[in-house]
Amino acid sequence: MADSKKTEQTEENEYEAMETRIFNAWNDAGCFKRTPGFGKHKNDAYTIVIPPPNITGKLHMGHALNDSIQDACIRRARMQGYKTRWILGTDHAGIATQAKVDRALAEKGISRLEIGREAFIKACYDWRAEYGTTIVKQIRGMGCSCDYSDEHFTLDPDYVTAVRRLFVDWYHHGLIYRGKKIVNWCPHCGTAIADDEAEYVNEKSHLWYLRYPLVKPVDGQKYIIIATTRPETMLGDTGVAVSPKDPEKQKFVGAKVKLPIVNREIPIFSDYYVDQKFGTGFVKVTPSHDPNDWAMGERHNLEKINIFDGRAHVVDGYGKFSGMDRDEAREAVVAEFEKLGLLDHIEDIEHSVMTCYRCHTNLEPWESEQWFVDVDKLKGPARKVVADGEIQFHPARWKKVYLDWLDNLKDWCISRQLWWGHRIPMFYCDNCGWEDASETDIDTCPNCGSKVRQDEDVLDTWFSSQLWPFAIMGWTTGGKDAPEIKECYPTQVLSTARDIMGLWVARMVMASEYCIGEIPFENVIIHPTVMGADGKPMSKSRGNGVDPMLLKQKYGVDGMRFGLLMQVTGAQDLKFNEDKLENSRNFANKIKNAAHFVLMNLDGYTPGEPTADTAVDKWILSRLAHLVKKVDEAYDAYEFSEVTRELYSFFWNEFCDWYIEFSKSRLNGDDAEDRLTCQRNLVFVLDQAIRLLHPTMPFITEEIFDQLPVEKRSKFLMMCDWPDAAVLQKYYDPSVERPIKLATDVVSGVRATRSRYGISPKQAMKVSVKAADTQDVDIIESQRNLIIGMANLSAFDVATTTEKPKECSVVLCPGLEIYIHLAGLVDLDAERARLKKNQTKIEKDIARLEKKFSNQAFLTKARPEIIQKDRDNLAKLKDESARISEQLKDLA
RNA sequence: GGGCCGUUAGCUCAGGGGGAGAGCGCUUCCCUGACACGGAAGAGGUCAUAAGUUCAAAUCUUAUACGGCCCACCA
Repeated sequence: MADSKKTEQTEENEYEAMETRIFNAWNDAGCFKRTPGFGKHKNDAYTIVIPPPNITGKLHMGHALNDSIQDACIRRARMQGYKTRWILGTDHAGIATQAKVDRALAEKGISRLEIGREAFIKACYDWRAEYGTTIVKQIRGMGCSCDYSDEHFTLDPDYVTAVRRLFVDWYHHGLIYRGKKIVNWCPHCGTAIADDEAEYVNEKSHLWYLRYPLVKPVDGQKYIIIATTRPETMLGDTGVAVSPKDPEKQKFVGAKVKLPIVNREIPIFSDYYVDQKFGTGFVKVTPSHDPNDWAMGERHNLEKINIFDGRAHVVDGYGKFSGMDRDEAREAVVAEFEKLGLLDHIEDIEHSVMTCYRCHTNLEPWESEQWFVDVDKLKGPARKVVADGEIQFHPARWKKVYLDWLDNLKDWCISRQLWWGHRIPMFYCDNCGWEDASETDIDTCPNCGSKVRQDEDVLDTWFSSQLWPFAIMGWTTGGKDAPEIKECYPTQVLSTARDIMGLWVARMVMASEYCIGEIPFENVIIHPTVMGADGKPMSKSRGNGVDPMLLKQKYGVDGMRFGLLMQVTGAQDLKFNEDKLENSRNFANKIKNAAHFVLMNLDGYTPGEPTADTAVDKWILSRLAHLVKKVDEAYDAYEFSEVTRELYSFFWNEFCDWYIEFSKSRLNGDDAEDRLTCQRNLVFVLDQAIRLLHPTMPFITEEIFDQLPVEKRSKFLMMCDWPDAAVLQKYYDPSVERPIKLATDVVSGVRATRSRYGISPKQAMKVSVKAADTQDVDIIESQRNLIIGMANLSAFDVATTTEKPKECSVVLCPGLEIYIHLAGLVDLDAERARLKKNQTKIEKDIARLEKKFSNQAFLTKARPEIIQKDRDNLAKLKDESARISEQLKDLA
């Protein structure tokens, strides 16, 4: 809670006006539609389909993160010259929306059952009109460059047709079948729930040991004892199982027990499912209310007795138990056993129970008639394209997770007993028994002419979501040859959260392989899940959630996006760190100010090529070339924290801290030619840097670009060229680092000394430098103006023969001794202490290296360049140590 | 039970065989003509533990502990 103040709403909003202005300008200029290509990627499409957010809600941190990732990818591709488009849409989210609308109606005292299906669906559409637009507005607010002119919805008419077409196709090809199976039933939502939609939670409960009387005693034993966590389901027991490996139990096989309360005679049989070590070794079998029991029932032809209705109340025919809900029935059954003297004992246990992922009601395994997809034929191709690497996961380890998911896949229950969604296109004739699936509605039976009825149920939302990548590209009208599909399928990137890897990602691949015969996307980014600052999932009940809209106000869109991307590492979770956003906001401000500095120093500027004549210019251009290469590599590997880190350290620690600082004396100097060179390089580097920054910080960079006097392909940075690493390669030269290193060493050395002795930066100082060789003398001499400016010196000389002055502080750097004249200011004790501390450290390093060299194996086995590096290092350290000893002697 | 991720500075996290890094926080100084959302200089770490591989391990291997996630699930 210490950090709660950070998310308080701020009154004024300094960012919104600028963001809205720029966003509208992009929008008005048509930048968000499919862009024409240019350059070497002129004819290549680059497409992303957004994972359609549910219409139930508003943007949460997961969306903010995912949308930042996608926009970074698509903006970079656009600048690289691809024909880009980011396709937008929302999902009707069957059960989730229905639950919300149900609750909203209930608050007004209205029940969905009273108003009927049609009115309820209308209420859902009203809901969508109100809330479905919110999230798109928020996506706009984040500056996402989606194609807002062509928004899709999973219940659009042509989308509905697409869903029906696939259902009909699969039905006719035997891939969809109807079956009575045990499903996970939510008594609260009144619908089946897919296995992977169920959530397991640990619950403290009991294991009840119940006595089941034998019809005839076995070896004098009158009853057996079973252990159960669900005593109420005994009403539906139709057998008792023992393990075939349990020698002591074999004598019971074939015997019968007389089930108390219901007085049903049920058989004892053996089945390999039973674990003889658990409980008593006797398992009560309730085929209708447990998936494993169901399977045993199938194997042993047991009767299936359903004791619950859809609300999980006991059905008629069970006397006083009828009408009770599960919990009441449990108590009553246990009480009855106790009364009959058949309750042996009770144990405490903790076990996991299935709950509904929407309403968290305990799910009831319940036998009912449902529709299923036979996944066996679908999973082969979906497996192959990932196994063969046609589809790449980022991070790569998700490949295995995907394959494991597919390998363990069981038939998929696709019918839901809901109203909101794609109604199952099955039509039945109650008169003659005709039935068929149809893409269009059918009124009369083609067989007997009677009126037909449509299936009441709707399809699992994921059934419609699996069509998303191609259903929104005109598949309904054009099939797999639809123009957009031909042009830009497969898409390049799908970015999503890890929890819907199987539910959605794998199913899209299956559907796409089936319908299009192609993969839907080439790259799948599985981004980390945003956890609260406490490391736990964000949730209302925990109160650890953060609203991205508030963050946007506080840090600006640029700050929020950059700060989120900084946290996108290869890990599976991300402990949300608001400091990173604050940091990024400050970075955005730094960029703004650096640009301001450059722009206000442009009087007399004429455009021209950057030139790498002086050491600093060579250095910054080399660093820029290196940056472009690193940023490209990071993007290509989808390593977003790497992208931001490279950009941040270049812009702040190299460009601002040193290049701009060095440029001040040049811009104020008398050398007009050097001044122009400096201006041109400042403009060039700034221009290239904001291009690289644009995908992560679209607004501030667009704002700066507008004012930059550079040649532009477009008025808008978002439509301009991405820096070309190959072109900049000519500037790359690591050897130019040494002059700058020498110069910055001198400057830093003087500053450190100032700081140590409390000498104001305003007080100019005298400095002499002794260099190891004439080459270094030349280098430093050539940087003298920069050094004098940055270190504020009144006198500066450098030579190989410089004598150490009487009263001075000495700073040692590789190849240099820097003498800072202190004329009586030095506290000799402090200086001695500092040198000694320094020497201790150096001696430690020397000892470490000498030990290394005394090791014969190192000399024979290590790579020569490593040995040479260490040898140089040792020599340097020894030299430094000797020089420190000299000084200590001088000071004694 | 199977699998995955993590354990590095006070905090949040990078790095990934050959001299421990960033941001925040902390200490000292500075509202210097781009920026105090800033600048300069500092302090701070046996890289979870143990064994192994190697000339060399924070980094690779294997175990262990702790934290977390996913899948399967014992009635």
